[in-house]
Amino acid sequence: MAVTIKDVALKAGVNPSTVSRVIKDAPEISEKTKSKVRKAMSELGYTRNAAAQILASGKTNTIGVVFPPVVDKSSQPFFMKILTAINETARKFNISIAIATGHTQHELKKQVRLLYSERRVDGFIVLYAGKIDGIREYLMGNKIPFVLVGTPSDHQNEITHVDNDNELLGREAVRHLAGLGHNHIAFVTDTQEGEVFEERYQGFVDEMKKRNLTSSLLNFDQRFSYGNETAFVIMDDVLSLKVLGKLKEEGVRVPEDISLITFNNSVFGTIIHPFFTTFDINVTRLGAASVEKFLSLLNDNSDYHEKTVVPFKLILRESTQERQGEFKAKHNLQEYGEQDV
Amino acid sequence: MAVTIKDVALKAGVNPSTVSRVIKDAPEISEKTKSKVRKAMSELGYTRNAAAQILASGKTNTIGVVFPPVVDKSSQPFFMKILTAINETARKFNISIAIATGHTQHELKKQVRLLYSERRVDGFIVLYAGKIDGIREYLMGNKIPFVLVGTPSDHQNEITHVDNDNELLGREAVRHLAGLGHNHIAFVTDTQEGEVFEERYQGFVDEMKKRNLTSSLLNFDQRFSYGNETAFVIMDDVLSLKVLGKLKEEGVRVPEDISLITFNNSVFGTIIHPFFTTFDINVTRLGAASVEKFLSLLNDNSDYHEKTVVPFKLILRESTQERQGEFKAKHNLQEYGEQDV
DNA sequence: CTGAAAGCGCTTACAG
DNA sequence: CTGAAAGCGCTTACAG
Repeated sequence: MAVTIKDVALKAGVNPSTVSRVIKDAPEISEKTKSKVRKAMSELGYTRNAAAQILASGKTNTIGVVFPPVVDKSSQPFFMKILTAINETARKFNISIAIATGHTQHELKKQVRLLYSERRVDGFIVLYAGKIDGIREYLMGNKIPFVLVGTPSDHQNEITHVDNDNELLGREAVRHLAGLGHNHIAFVTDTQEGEVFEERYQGFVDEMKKRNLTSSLLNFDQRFSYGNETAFVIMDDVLSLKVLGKLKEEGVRVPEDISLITFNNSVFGTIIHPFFTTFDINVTRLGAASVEKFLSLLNDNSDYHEKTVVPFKLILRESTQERQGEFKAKHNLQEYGEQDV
Repeated sequence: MAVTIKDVALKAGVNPSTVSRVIKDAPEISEKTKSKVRKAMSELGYTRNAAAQILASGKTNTIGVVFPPVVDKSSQPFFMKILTAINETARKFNISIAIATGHTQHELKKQVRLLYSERRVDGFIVLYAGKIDGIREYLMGNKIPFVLVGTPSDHQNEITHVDNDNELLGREAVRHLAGLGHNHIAFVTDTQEGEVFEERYQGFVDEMKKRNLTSSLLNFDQRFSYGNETAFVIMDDVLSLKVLGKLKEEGVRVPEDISLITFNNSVFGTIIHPFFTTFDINVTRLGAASVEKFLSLLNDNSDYHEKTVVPFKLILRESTQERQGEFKAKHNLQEYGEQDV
């Protein structure tokens, strides 16, 4: 069989418990013993048995990652990206991840419960926010540690969560466009559900009002139509691609006739010219922060829950330009420095 | 603490070992005892402790899923889709999954080794094929059970793998197009690496030759140009979207001037009109089959390695049509029944 | 058909 | 600073 702590102890001439202490780098062990034991470990090619460690210590050192209960997670590059980021950050802390997926909420909840009740995970990172659902109820009701990626609709003060400032995102989009001289701007969406929409749209509306500009909300569906707008703020870059297709069909030029700015900076932004001016929401950081927050949640098991706001960044590409035949107002120019928030 | 096998045993008035046997539904236990024990389990809300079970049995009942060592897994919806399928199939067999990701081969290999040496997984499902690399060398060298999704370049006979018939896919694409009267067809790609390209292209070439048609291979890059082709077979639907964008820029109409057929049937196929005629490669089945195959590999640990070919399906949409101003040859018509393979 | 016992490979009070 | 021992919650020969 594989080499165990006993074999190492024998070789190093110490007690197994000493080997165990060396593994976790306990401060009470002398450097001399440590190096002796480490030598034996590497010579024998020792690796811990995860199951034994989990059983004895009661800590699983693994986090369950919960995907949203929808059929098509694959249409949003976000999920694969954040999963990768979470996994790689977790590795640095020597912790593993398990995943929970399900087409329905019911199925998903079953998986979540199972992961926790079989003591496979110490807690969860939940990849969707919005309104409370059965899974979050279960987690909160049983005081299971978890962090949310996104902003919850309720109990915000009792849930550790990690998100971008979506309102600011909406406002910055307007600023960029207004800075280019646009004053008829529409917000385009294909969903009116969810915190992300609500917040981005809210930020958009606020900033438009502040500037006394004419704003409108456009729903993208079969019979998508618009007025005299010269710029669109679009919910995400998948939708932007659809909008772009539609505009091109109608002979509208982007960005000459209409400027497009969008969010997320996924691959969809650079498929067809004009490539999209977009906000990078820093998914990698979102993922990394979620595991860091989870870990600190686990350590001080006080009831302290904070929100972490991950900064975004404007990526200038081809889909926005100065409004044709207009002078850009001087006072708009100065705002460029604020792109990083 | 949580309820254990001991608590259940006490309540049911049996020995813990009997409870253990009831859990795995051992045939030697009487129905009477079973139901007594089960009652106690459900009354106490018993769930097994995974770590204890793993430690005692030596079986982890978890599979490691290995993603390709590339930075951007998120640009291909394939990965999230197959991960979901694998996870859901695994659940049915009551087995868990762990994941290994890494930007470099080195990093990835470290993760794979760790998963195995810490005895967290029984083996792996590897989500990329092609040429042998350090990871596959490690797996084969140590006789670690694994199944490959895709077709390996070497040792095909010694590796259990699951794939579509990519050559047939290439051939069927030609058949569909030829059936619509096209006789100048190009294969468009942005990579000449990998089995997938090689096989699809090979099938394309073979079928074109068989029909005495003029074929060409076009590389999609900055200065993409073509000749008198009236139809393209395109490597995947992400690339197709790029090609479509380019063609539209040049005023070429799809499908009126040029028909487009592609593979994979991801979300990218229905973003911009014309929606793509594409082959659905059945990723869900690919994922399910990979875990089934893995499980049977684990059971009969003979050295038997088979290939599983998952059928595909032609999805007719808007990007292909009969060649303008041509009669469709009669003998092409009859081939429509073969779309499902 | 069921029980008693040993063991899987760790961790962690408790002593000294 | 280190050792000896008990225990984590299961499984699985071995007996009967």
